[in-house]
Amino acid sequence: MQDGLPIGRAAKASGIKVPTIRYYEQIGLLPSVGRSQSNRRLYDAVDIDRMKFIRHSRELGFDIDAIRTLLRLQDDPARPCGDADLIARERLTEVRTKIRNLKLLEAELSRMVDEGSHGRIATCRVIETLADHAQCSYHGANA
Amino acid sequence: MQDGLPIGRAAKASGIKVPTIRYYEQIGLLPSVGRSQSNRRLYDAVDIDRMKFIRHSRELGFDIDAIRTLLRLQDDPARPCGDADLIARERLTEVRTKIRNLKLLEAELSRMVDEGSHGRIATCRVIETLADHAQCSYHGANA
DNA sequence: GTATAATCTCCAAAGACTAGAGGAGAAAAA
DNA sequence: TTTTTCTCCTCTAGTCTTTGGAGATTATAC
Repeated sequence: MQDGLPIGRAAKASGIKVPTIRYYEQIGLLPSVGRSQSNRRLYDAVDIDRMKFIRHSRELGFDIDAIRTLLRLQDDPARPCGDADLIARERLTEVRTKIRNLKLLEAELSRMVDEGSHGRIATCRVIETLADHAQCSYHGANA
Repeated sequence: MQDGLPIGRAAKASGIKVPTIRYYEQIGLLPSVGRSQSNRRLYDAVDIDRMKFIRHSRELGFDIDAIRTLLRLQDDPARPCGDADLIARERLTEVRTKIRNLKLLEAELSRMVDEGSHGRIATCRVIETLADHAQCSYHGANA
């Protein structure tokens, strides 16, 4: 271990699993780092930071493309912040829409559960619950 | 077009793409509807509602199996004792977990967005926040 | 100095689509 | 009516983001 962490340590340090790190390298989200004499990948602190950035972004539900953009922005500190901001704002809107819809669904399900505790679930209106009120998030992004 | 929408119209009405509708039929998430004389699928309003529900549910992060159970609830709420109730309970737990996670996520995203709009990437809150998980309130699973 | 753990590459699967080939019926324009 | 342009059909195969082996090699631990 002359100069950097091998992949397992990097995985532990970043919270990204070993095969996923290799996958991210393959799709160019992580760089092809240098290898040891015995061909093991060696990661330095900057690489680990990048991994953490990616993992955190993924946890927040950004898709790979958005992360690619965010990373590019990060690499260029002179650029204005607007793009990054916009990406985050869009994500926030998505999240809020989801919360709204989930609350509707929660209300319906908990009504059913209450009825069920008295031994009689008569109706289920889950479909109506999420029926379109033109308030639904347009681009069906996930996560 | 004697009795119902053909698949393209159904796709437009529901927000699910044509091939995806066929896929859902194939995996039994949508019923095999009747056909026209020229063998086209014809969908009625109930089918469309079901599609919309599926789309919303997918957007909310439910997997196909969960949606299946939700739809079964809808189709037969008063099924043999406790069964429907159990399903409703399970889904309810899932929904509440999602809401909890999304609220944490929302908190962090809105903090990001509120704090950093003016300036360069070098001082961008969004990027900074993503880069530094340690100061983050959200340490959990997604969806 | 061997046992165990970690790494390598390559391949496959899982879940949920998505795209393309090849062909036929239907609606609109000429 | 004819021609063009859709939309639809089935079927197969590929994508995306991970995750999990298999088999071989290397590092570390006792």
